[in-house]
Amino acid sequence: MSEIPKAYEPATVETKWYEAWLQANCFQANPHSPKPPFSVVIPPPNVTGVLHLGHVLNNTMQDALCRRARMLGKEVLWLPGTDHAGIATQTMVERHLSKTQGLGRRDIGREKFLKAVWDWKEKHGNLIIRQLKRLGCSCDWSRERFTMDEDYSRIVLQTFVDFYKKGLIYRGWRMVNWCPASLTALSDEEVIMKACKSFLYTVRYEIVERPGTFLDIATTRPETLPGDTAVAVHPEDPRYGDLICLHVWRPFSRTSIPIIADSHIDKAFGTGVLKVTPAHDKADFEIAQRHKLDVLDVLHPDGTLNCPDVPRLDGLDRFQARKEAVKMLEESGALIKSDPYENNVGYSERADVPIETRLSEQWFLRYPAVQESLDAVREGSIRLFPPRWAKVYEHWMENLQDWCISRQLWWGHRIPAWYNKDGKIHVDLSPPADSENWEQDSDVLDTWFSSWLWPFATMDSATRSKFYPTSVLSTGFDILFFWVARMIMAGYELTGEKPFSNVIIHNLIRDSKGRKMSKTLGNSPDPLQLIDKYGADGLRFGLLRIAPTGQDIRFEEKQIEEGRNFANKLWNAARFRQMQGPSSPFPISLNHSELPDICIAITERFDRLHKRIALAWEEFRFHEIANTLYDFFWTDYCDRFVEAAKPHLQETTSSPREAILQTMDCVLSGILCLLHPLMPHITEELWRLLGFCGSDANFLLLTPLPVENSLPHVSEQEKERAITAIDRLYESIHAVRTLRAEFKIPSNKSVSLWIRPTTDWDSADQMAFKALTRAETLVSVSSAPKESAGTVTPLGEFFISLTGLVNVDSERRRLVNEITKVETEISKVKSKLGSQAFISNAPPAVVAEHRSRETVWEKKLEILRGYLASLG
RNA sequence: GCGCGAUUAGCUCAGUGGUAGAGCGCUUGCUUCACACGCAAGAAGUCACAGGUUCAAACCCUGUAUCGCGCACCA
Repeated sequence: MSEIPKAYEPATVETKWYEAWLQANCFQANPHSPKPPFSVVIPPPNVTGVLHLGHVLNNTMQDALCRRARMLGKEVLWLPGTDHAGIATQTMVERHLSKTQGLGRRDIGREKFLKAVWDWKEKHGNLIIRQLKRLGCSCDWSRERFTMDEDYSRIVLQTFVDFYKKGLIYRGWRMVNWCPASLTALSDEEVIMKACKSFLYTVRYEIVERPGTFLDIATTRPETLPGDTAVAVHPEDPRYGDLICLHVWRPFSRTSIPIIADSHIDKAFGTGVLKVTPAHDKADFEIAQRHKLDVLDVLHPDGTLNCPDVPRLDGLDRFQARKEAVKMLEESGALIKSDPYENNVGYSERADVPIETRLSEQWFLRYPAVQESLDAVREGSIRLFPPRWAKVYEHWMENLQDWCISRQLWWGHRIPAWYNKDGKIHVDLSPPADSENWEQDSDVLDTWFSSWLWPFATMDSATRSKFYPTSVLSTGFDILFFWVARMIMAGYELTGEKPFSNVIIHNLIRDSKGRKMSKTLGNSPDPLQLIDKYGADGLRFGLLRIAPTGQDIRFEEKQIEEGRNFANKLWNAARFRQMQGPSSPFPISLNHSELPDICIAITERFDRLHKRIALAWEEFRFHEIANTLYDFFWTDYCDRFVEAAKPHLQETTSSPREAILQTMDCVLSGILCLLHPLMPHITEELWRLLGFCGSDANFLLLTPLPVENSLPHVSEQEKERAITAIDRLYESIHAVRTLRAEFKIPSNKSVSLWIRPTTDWDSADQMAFKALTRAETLVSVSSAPKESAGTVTPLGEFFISLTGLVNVDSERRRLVNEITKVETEISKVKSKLGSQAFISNAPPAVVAEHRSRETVWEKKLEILRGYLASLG
């Protein structure tokens, strides 16, 4: 064993062990292993992405699960990879091209552009993979996949072809969500509704057949006016009944358009008259179909106006055009009023601009295996954690709309459909024989259309037969629809099985003020910097400790600092152990009579911890696991056990020392095992440094978890007794320490103590007691000594010598305070015991517990009153 | 509008019916031979509000308020 440095230095330790694990192929999954399988597929991050705290949290959870599974004797596969992130990556490369060469993608053509994207991916891609390694992720890197890999792409396209042939995929003219910035169609999920402050304009239209009479309509989008092909009223609206089938003059370009009746109109909204713009609104489009109205597209794909008939608007951006249109209406006197108004506008998730609803020809998918997917979650074959997400999932699944899967991009899986001059379509993996007469669809598939196949398309058949369905999927709630639900449907449709059994759904990490983290706010800390500062283990542990299930996390760097501090505490506890000499074999070989109570108590507490966190693992309660380990190690092991053990260790002889060392080794090695999934590097390092690895130098990573009973040869009653005894010991120590503090005796000054004992206690405990209260002497007395102050504890009354220190007034004040507190407790307990209902209805154990509480408090009160009386 | 969360110490949050907890911050004392990334002691709470169930409610039920999120929407 080499000597352990005073402060833990994560940087060197972490990289050293990560290298060692890789060297030894510890992360590689063997599909032919006889061990039971445990498998996870990583939610593939964008290939050009950068690690953020959300990734850290999500991947730490997965890593912890995988490492725990290894220690439980499972054959573990954690399959990593990245996705191609169509829009995001393409936009990034386009921006780069235009900055460096002043060229757009159309200037260089599809082939050259795609080469540029691949170059970009080779150069800048996979940074995030390196970052995951720095975090300590135990992925099987030999199986890393990318959604644009050849094999993977073939499966994506094959799925498209098969679904087309089954009739699940079709092509059609539909109203779709159009992003004028990215110039592509989007799915409904990629549109985010935002409340926007705008104006509701009331515009006056003259009735063609009745010159001089007018109809007022309310609109938020006057710039689309040239695209109006009707105005509509409710058929039962008495105000307008006589106008139906007449016409109004559209202000610009001035044309007569019909007044129609449609029950979609809300009589109560605005003036109860709707301007119908079929090309730019879903509801209007439906009205137009019902009434066979013309569809007049007045917008270019980029959101500029396309209306040569109205030169003042033609070519303007839609928002400028709105202002201009308002001006034109004002000038003509057609604008009655404009009221400030808040309405919801759909924004493109990626580009953060308002989308346009637009008629275009796209590919759509009817979701498959919907019922099976619904039932799987309802019946618990797939379990969501926390379970309340099931309701959200169900609601979405029950209101499915066909999925627009084509994107007007170049970076992605190109749609395997070819068209000829006669309007025929050929859908297959390869083009028709006379390919010169056919042209391939220029669009690509939505990225999610490839990632919904991720749990099985990443696996070869041997891997699949061992590891599919996967055990757990861990992801953020924000992609429950985008990804999780779709994977379930794809799984059932294409493999006949669920893709995973458990889904961990975690919430967002926000900044300390509760705001979303974003680049523009600059409130998103760089995880790599945090790792440099606090270590990967510190970051992992700090983050897991504050990750409650189902609630957003407020991030503060302080919490990561605590993670580091905990690592340092662990380090120093190990260092302390090392200073006592070589580690002993475990489990504990000493028999019961040779073990002091502190040893039995701490091992029993460890066993209870072990059982408790096993339950927490079952339900993925990571914060509970981390917090429970933290509390046990810091409070029970370090502050109590080690401190109480110190005086015994200073004795060079015999059995108490040996018992303490064996106990330390048992608990320390156990805690390293339990902590390893959360803090892999430091625990592996200490495992080695303390010699727990044995002569074969086995990795902790591959060490089975210890059994849950560290002291099988000690009876349960004995353990319970030891725990009670030790609790009383610490309670008494605490009381004496408080007494010291009340009399302002500095921690480094020793005192003389007297005790009027109420129980026997053994010499081992007395030693610990004296050390922890800094008592030079501890002498039994039969009554309170002169010039002393006393405190009542479970072990008896303790008196502290205060020669020259007693201040009668302050002592009286202290006792009165104490007495008041005790009286409050007594009155609470008495009021309960005074109730006949309580006595007769409460469980006997509870009543007995209250009775004993009453006696203890009353006894204490009596003694304290005695002290007060003796002050005179 | 429908649905889902949250409301506990100055801050961040644990706490599934029986004596209100932790970390941070604050106050005080400690260079105690593992650790100042530490040790010890302390102050600090109408458990959002109103009802109800129960011998007993921070906890279960009903309602209200406030904040947050999701879905659907009237142009």
